[in-house]
Amino acid sequence: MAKKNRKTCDVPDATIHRLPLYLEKLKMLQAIGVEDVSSRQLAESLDIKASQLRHDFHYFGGFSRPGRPYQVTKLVPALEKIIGISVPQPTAIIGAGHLGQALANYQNLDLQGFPVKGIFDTNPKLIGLEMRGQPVQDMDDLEAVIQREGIKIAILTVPATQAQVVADRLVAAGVIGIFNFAPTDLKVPEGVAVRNERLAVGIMSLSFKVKCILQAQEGEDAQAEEL
Amino acid sequence: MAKKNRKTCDVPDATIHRLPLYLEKLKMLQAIGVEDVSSRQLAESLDIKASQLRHDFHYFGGFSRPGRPYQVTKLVPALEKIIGISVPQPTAIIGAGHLGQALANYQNLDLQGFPVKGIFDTNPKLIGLEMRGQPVQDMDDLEAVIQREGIKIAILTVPATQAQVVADRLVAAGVIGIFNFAPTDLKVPEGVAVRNERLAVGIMSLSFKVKCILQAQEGEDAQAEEL
DNA sequence: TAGATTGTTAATCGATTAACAATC
DNA sequence: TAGATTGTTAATCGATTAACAATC
Repeated sequence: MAKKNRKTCDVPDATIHRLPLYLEKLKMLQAIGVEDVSSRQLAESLDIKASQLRHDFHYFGGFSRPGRPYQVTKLVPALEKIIGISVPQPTAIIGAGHLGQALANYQNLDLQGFPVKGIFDTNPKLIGLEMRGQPVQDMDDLEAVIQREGIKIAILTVPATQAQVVADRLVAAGVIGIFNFAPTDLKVPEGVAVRNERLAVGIMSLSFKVKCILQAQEGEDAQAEEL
Repeated sequence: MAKKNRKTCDVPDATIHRLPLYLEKLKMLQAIGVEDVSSRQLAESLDIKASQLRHDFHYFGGFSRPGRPYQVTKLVPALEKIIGISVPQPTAIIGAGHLGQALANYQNLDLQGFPVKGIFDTNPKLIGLEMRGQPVQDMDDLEAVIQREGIKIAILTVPATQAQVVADRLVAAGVIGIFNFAPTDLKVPEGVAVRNERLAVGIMSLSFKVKCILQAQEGEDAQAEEL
């Protein structure tokens, strides 16, 4: 049994990150009534190789049979099960500043299987404020709500200075997945997953590429002048 | 000349994504007055291998000499130059909804070399609203401001339905780097860099790992019961 | 000198891509 | 049957890690 579990979880990160993209595209196909899709078609629309897609699916197996294309209506729930959203995952947002509000109001979060079941802040001016029907609650109630709602996933949008303290409370209350938007690294025990969303990394790597594009253009211009 | 440019730009994405992390850590060291740092120390604090750090630096070269550790005060500006933020990069935010406001109010953006020089929206209720001293401007003024301020990098926080149209306008106005928060793929011409920030990918890959952790725990429990 | 360090190349590891038998 | 498709393994490619000479 333990072996079988390992099988579906011992998957490269690169593959895991593509699963949501597969699901998104398949849902779009489903919405417009497409029934069958081949690995070639699906891969092409995602700008990847068909063999990569089949290789990814092979980690889980049994999506189709040799010779037959994938059935959209079978693949969607299969991927949802693999990702862990067959059943909606109640989610908490900690920190109701601008970013927390942006995420709380982000409708797709619900639609994609992560209903927000608690929004928390320490600021009395924010407590009570409603977002998509949810009032911002006092941080004092954090543990009670997490346990009552069975929340396993939390989105952390507090200032960097408070991130570790809040993370510790989340873990103690039973959260095992933290989506961290604070620009700081979190120390968590084994058996807790953290995903850091670093705005700075994104914009700086973009800046690097912009600089390279500009340099390339200058190079071309210089060459043109030489002629 | 063209060859030399290629040299500093033909760098793996994995390395590019680590540059901001190196810079961030080095700035922290600088702030507390540390003068020298070895690849081993720096790598350890970032939880990577020292050889990887040296290998990354080797793409650019000349940060130290064999036998001598890195000098923090030299490395910081060197990395800033490589990333392209020796000179502040004026940045625009398109879409002043919650997410746009969150980013506009995010002080670190300025501090890290990306001063916001324009915030835009079509909503009359938002136009004129001030964020960190910047008023939200009408989308009609987009092109004029981009050209006047020499903006090359834009952050896109508009609804998915409008993302492509706005991206086209940005590119036409001279933007060559788009940080896209809209959950949709953008088509841009050669010579324009796009970085997609997909909330859904982040939370779903987290969900996958949470599911695996839960399964592993169940597995352990089952085993414990068997004994 | 002895110990520590970098720059640089070689070895290892892992992810992507290609190939193809089995199947429809 | 012929053409298209998947599942699966092998080949290729690229990134990480180790090793070590040169240097301080």
